[in-house]
Amino acid sequence: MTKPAPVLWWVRRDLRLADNPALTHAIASGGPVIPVFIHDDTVSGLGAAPKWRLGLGLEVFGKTLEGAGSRLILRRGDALEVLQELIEETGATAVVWSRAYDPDAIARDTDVKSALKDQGVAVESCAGHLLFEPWQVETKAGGYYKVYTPYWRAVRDDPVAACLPAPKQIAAPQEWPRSDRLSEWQMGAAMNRGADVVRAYACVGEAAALQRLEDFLDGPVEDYKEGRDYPDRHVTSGLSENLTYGEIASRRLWHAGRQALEQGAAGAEHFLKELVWREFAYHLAYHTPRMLTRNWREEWDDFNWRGDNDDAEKWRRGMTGEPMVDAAMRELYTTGTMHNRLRMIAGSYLTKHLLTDWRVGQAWFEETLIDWDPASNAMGWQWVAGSGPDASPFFRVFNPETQGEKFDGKQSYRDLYLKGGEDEEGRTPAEDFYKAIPRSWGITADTPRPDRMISLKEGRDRALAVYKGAKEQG
DNA sequence: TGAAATGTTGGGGCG
DNA sequence: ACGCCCCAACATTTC
Repeated sequence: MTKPAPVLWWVRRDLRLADNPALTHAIASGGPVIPVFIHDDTVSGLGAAPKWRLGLGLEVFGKTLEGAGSRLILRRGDALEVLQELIEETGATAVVWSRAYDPDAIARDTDVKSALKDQGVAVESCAGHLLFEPWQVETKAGGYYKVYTPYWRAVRDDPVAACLPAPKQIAAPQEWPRSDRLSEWQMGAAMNRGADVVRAYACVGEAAALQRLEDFLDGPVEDYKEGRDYPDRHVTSGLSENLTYGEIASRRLWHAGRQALEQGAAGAEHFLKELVWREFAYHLAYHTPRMLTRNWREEWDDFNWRGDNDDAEKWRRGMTGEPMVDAAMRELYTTGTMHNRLRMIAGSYLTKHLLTDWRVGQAWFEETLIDWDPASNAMGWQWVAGSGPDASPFFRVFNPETQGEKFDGKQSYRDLYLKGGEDEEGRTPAEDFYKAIPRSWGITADTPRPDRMISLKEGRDRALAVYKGAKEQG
C-alpha cells in the first residue's frame, strides 16, 4: 500500500489549530500536511501596522505548529506559482485553504483554484473565517441585507456548527520543503519607531486569544452592554485583533457568547451582536464590493469632500486641539487599536467638523490598526460619514465634548493619553506615544497642546451648511 | 451606536 | 390656599 500523498495547507488568515475546518480537512486526507504561508501582493499591500502584526502572528503560529510536530513554510511570490512549485517539490496532490472574502482575494483564489484543478490537483476552500457565509443569508425577497437590525434578526437563531478540536499532532512530510526566514520579510519595516511600543499592547497568538476570551467571560461580559461604551472601563473583549488573523474562530466566540447568555450573563447578547456587526460588514462587502473604496450611496460622490489636507494631518497626529479626538488618535498610534466609541467620535470629527473624505480616515486606520479588517473598516467609516447603506444621517454630528462628558466623565481616558500616568497593566501610554511617533512630527512631551482649529459649534454649523447646499444642488 | 431646539410638566419659592 | 414665576427634568421635534 502506498502512503497517501502530502496535502498543502495554504495558511492565510487562519493562524490557529482549533476550530479550523481547512486544517481538519487537510488532516482527514490521511497524508502529511504541509502548512505554507505565501507572501504575495495581498501581503505587500498591507498597511504598516497590520503587516507588522501579521508578522508577529506568523512567528507565534510557527511555534504553535512546531508544538504539534509540524512547521510553517514561508514562501514569497505569486500564490499560484508558489503552490505549483511546492506541488512539484513535495508531490502534494491536494491544496486546502480557508476562504477569504474581499474582492482581490476572491479573484486570486478563483484563478488559483481553476488552474490547480486543471492540472489535476484536488482543491478545497473551507469556511472558517465567518459564522455565516455572505451568500447564505438572504432577505425574504431573495436579496441581501442593507440594514443591521433585520440582518441580526435573520441570523441570531441560525445554527452555527460546533467547534472543532485542535489536533495534538499534525503528520509531517518525509522531508520539509525549503522555507524563507521570517526575518527576511521585514514585516515591520514601515513601523517607524512604533514596533517596540505597540508590541507591549498587542496580544498575539491562539493561546493568548483563548486566554483573552476566558478573561472576558470571567467578568467583563456581565457589564458589557453598558460598559462597552466607556473607554476607561476595560469591558470590551479586545478580540478583534485576534479575529483579524484568525487566531481564534468567530464561532468559538459565538458559542461562548451563547453559553454565557444561557447562564444569564447580562451583556452576552450585546457581545453576540457585536460579532454579528462583523458578519454584517462581510455580508455587505461581499454583495457590494465597491463599498470598500466608494460611497455606498452614489449620490455622495457629488458631495464636496475635502481630500487629504493639513487639518487631516493634524488629526492623524492627534493635534486637533480636541481632547477626545486627540486622545483617540494617540491611542491608535500607540496601541494599534482604538476603542469603538472613539472610532465614532474621531471619525465624525474628521468627516464632519473637518469635512474630510472618509477615505482619508479609512486609509489612516488601514495604516495603523493592528485589528485592521477591510470590511469592518469600510463599513464603519461609511457609517460615520453617512454614505453607507445603514448609515447615521449626515446631520448626526458627534459633539466630542458632550461625548467626553458622557463616556469619559472623569477624564481618565483623556488624561491617560494626553497627560500621562500608568494604565492597568503598568504601561505609560502618553510617554509611549512620544516614543512611537516619527521624529519628523516634531512632537515631544514638551510640545504644548494645540488650540482648537475650529470651534465645535462652527465646525458643526459649517458641516450642516455644506450638507444643506449639496442637498439643494443635488 | 446624536445634538440642539423646542415643548411639556411639575415642584418649590414667593407675594 | 392660590397664582405666578422659575427652572430642572423629561419628552418631542427637527436638522
